[in-house]
Amino acid sequence: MPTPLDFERMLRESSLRVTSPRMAVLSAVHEHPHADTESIIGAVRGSIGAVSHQAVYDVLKALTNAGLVRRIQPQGSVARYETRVGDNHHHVVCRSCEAIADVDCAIGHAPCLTASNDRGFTIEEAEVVYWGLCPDCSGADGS
Amino acid sequence: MPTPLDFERMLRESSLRVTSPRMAVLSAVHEHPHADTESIIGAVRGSIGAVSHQAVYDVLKALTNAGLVRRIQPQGSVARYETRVGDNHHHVVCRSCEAIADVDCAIGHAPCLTASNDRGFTIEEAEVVYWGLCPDCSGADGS
DNA sequence: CGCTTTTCTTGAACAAGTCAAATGATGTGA
DNA sequence: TCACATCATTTGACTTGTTCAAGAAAAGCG
Repeated sequence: MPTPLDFERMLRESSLRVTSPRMAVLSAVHEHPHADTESIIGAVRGSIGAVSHQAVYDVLKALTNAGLVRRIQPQGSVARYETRVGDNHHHVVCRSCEAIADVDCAIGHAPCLTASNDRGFTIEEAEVVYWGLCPDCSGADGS
Repeated sequence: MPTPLDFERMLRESSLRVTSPRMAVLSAVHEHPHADTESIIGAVRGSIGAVSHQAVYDVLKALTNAGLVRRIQPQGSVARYETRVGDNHHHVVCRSCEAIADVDCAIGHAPCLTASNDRGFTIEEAEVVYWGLCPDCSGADGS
């Protein structure tokens, strides 16, 4: 678990000013991987008090641009954020309860897959989303 | 290119009533693969006159549930629809102009990929989105 | 042809996210 | 240490894509 000093260093290294909303957002995304914006707003407000939703949106955008967090958004879901960046991992999403878990990429670097026919496109990255049922829903529903 | 009779048969086989908005939507999605809802509404209005946007949303939902069309929605894009269903193909999206092209799946049936560690999830399908630059943007931008 | 059910229209409502202007805090250089 | 320029945050309205609800219209069936 990174310390506040780690967060501060991460911000400074990205030429971002160190403010309490940013520290709180960074911390919240670390603690709640794959959380949606509303949850993050809630967590941030719980830790440092009143913050406008706009500030959180803005901070998340700034952190995303800086590469400190990654934005993911499976179909039918609102935007979610995670701090695992740099490694090329993927996600498995539960069709029943919307739970999201990380799945490591076998290759490790992007693009981890090569298209059979790239139609002339220059492919930079392959994003993989596995759809299925999480252990809980699988047991309750798939019986 | 399917004929109106084909569309009619497809609707009947799915126990859907045959109406002009449905025929027009099905035809529009066939003619404009990966079109967003607004484009589809425009195409439908061009072919059969005034239709409420609500009807198109409703028809698209009905067709999606029936499995006649597939809804795709890459990050940062609005909902798009295509009629290639049944085969397990993927998409390549241009980061610059949002163009979408089909990419055939090497395996052909879902799930075409196996996760390295499924975290206990029951995986039914792997959805792959390739991100890159289309030939046009690649030439104009990548010089 | 008439009835039942599904579908379309109309109009409003909703949620997520964005824009813009003014206020406030941060870091920097003297 | 202080002042200043710059960047961040607040506030509040707004846009966009999509959905809800109720009544009118059409499709299919006997």
